Amino acid sequence: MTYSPAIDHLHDHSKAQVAAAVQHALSGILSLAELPSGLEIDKIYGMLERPPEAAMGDYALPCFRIAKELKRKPQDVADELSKALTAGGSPWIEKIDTAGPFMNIHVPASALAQNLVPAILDGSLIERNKRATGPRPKVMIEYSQPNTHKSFHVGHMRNVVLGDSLGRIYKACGYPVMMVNYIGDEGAHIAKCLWYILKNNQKAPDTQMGEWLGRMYSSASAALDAVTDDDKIKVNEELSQILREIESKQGPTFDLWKKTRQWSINEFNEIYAWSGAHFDHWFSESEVSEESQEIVDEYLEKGVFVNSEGAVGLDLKDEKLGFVILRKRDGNTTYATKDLALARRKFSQFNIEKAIYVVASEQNLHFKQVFRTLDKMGFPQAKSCYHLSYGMVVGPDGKMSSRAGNIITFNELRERLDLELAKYLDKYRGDWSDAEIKDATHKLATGTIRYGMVCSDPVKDIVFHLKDWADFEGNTGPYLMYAYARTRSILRKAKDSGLSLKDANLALLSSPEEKDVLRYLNDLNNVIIQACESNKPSVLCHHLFNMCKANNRSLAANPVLKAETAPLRSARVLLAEAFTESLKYGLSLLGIEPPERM
RNA sequence: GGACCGAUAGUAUAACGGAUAGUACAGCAGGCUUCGAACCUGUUAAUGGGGGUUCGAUUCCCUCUCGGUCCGCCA
Repeated sequence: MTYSPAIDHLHDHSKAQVAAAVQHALSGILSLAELPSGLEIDKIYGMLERPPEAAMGDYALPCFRIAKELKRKPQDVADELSKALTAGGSPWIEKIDTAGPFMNIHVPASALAQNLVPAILDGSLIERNKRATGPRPKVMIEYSQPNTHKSFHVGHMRNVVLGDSLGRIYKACGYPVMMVNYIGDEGAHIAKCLWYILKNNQKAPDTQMGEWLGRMYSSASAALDAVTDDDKIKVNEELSQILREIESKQGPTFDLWKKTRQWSINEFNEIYAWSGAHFDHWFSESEVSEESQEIVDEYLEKGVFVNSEGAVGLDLKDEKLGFVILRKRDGNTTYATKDLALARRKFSQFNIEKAIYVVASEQNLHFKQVFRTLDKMGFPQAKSCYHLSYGMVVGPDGKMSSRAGNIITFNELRERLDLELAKYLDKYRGDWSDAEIKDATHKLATGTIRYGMVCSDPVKDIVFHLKDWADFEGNTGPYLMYAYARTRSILRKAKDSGLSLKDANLALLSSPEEKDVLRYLNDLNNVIIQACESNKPSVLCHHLFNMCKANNRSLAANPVLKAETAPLRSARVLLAEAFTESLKYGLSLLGIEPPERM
């Protein structure tokens, strides 16, 4: 048996073919018209896994569950099924080794190559993921959420890169996605920053005003820490006065707020442009502020919220979530209240069915409270809210904080990256145009920082170590980009020599190294789905890295342009092209664009 | 005091409950008159302690230890 329409929805074509053959063999040994439940094609497909080592086979079927279903010994099932499968004569089954209860199935490299390489080159493989079956709710990914008037540092980059990559991955899996920002443009930190500027009559520079504001904020924090107890009441009154003046929406302080707020936004935009992140819409705290007051009134009246100790909130102590303050004693709403107002907008104004919040793990409790509150308020979408929590980016000397000022700012990061990468690209000066060197530097810089930021599991803290991330060896962005550039170079030579690829015989791609590459190319679609379902771009990073290792090994063992025969040479050129196309696509989902040469 | 998260070689990372715990950096030993050695090959080295569930546990449950984060008027 070969292709059957019943397996069209399974993304891994070769695995689906093997699953179909297994099912056929099973029905044969059972002599049944219908298989018992639990042995449908999808279930068998799900049972097939990769053996621990490539040499052992392409797919392994652990026979424990089937044996349980049939009430027989796993080894016996493996042996008998193996015989039936061999007799079945599927072109997708090369041979079968049984190892106790495991049935290891070898797929012929030729079948893999002939099906896979053309599907990659004409783009149809990528499309398989996009036209996936199943519900595709409208997704909103909220990320970055920087505070204005504070420094934007490397810690914030992790969020940008994580959120942006996740959006690209969701789109690749066929979801309608909306990317949004939510800036913190009101509250105590603004008052502190402006207070310091006004108090000390500070003058802004002509460039990099956003970064200057960050320094003003740090100075303000230091100055406020030094305030004596006697002066505290007076200073607090000054800060409150600034907040009131901003709230009044007129006067010199309000104008200063508006002007400085825009400086921060301009800085953010530069950063997003540099990193390749984009937003479909920007929200701000100041715009949902009034709405958050209305929400408190509305749900206080409905009896959902309660008065307590002069404040208004929601008691979630029974659920070990404490008491959520929604309106403070002074009458102002809190961060949580604004998140409620924002969520309501997401649901009603933008018809969002699944809301993802990319926010650091410090906010774990906050989002549990917000989602639970939305639920109590009666929003059914509350159940589809997801907080993608991620660990801190710590410097070699511990946590970075804009309060303390021990941070690496964005501009500093960019300079250090350029410096680090210059030692690799400077040798091309004079040889390449300055524009190409500049372009390659930018691609390498963003690729380096992006890969470093997302290659480990979001839940883990990461230590920011630029030298390691910019290394060309190991699991780094530059290594992957080099693997691309290197293979592209071979393809350029093939093209320049005017090779006709019409004589290519893909069935000749049968070396172990080439088969290994084919397997990684074959698995890419499933890995993208897995990255999407687990909300972990890191899954994709690991796969792409291993794919590059496999390709480098293959290039070392199997010469492309110096292949023994013309049909083999052409086949290897096509494989190399399939590799570069797949890698380029995979990297694009991480927001990384590799240079054509480096 | 309470809640949540984490702990895998010197360092960094991986493993739908499945086979001999995979990989990288560093280390050690090798391979270039190269389709790009920014590469490849070989090698040393790890599941924090103790229980439990299971045919089978790095994975699930309990407990202890260590580390991090958060916990009613910051955002």
